[in-house]
Amino acid sequence: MKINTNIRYGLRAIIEIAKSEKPVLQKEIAERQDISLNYLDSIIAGLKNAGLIVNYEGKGSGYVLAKKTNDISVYNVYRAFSPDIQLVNCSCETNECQRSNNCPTKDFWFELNSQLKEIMNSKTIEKLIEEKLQIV
Amino acid sequence: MKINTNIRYGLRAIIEIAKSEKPVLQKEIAERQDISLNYLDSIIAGLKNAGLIVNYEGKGSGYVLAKKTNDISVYNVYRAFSPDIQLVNCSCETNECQRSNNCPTKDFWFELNSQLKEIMNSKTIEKLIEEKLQIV
DNA sequence: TTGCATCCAACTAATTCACTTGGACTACTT
DNA sequence: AAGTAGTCCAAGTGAATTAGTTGGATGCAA
Repeated sequence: MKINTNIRYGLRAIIEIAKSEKPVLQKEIAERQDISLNYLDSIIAGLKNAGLIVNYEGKGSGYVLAKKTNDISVYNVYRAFSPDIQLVNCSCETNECQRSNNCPTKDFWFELNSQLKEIMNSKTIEKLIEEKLQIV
Repeated sequence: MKINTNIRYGLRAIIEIAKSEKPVLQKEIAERQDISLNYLDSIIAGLKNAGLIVNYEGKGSGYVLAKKTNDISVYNVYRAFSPDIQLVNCSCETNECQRSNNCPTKDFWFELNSQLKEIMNSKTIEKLIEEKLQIV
């Protein structure tokens, strides 16, 4: 049970963009966050394809957020790199378990699933940044 | 982000034991839950080492719970097979991240961590069984 | 036209997962 | 005493996933 690198880096990258007043270059994110420039390629691509950031072209180019910081949740970032959270495989369309109907564990896993999703969904980039500022 | 097989099977096995009025053989669990008898070896060993089940020896032998069903939580089962939940590796003793102090994501991952733990901890085997009975 | 910066596909080494194999031990049965 | 059923335990394995790297194509700008 781990959060993978795509999601961790993706979150850090989008916060880096959110905190900057001007468009940010991939190179700058890589340097400030100490992530390999090349590896960041796929992270940026994920965030971009998910419609969370856009590429500002022309002079002073770089990446900016596509939405407001309180319209982007951790779950949005998660979804930029992974399919919908599914802690267990039983009972999805493609892989239904035969004992699904009288399995006492299935309901719990599903519950846990949706609580996780709920927590991630309610935490926005705005909150992440604000909470950190308050502590420092 | 998946719940692994040890934990899923372990939970099913312990419920199987909990629901039985007499001691249960490993073989019976394997059959009822459709889990490979050999693979179940390590699952049973995990539950046993964690002190959740005991081996009833002699005639009519088999496994029984070591505690009451409301004293065993999903988290106990989780811990029988995995170290403490750690969704991200930053800032554990062995692997502290340099940017830990001003990282806006760290606190969130830790929060998520402890919420997960809390949810698993508060769900007991007793509740799992009861909730299922009510539905059926 | 040279150089950034982004875009994109393929490769890889290391690790993890979900088992299987095979054998040792122990208690009970006959 | 021998056989067997059940448990215990270590090692092996094939497939999948992870966390990257490599190398090049494309497109804009000085």
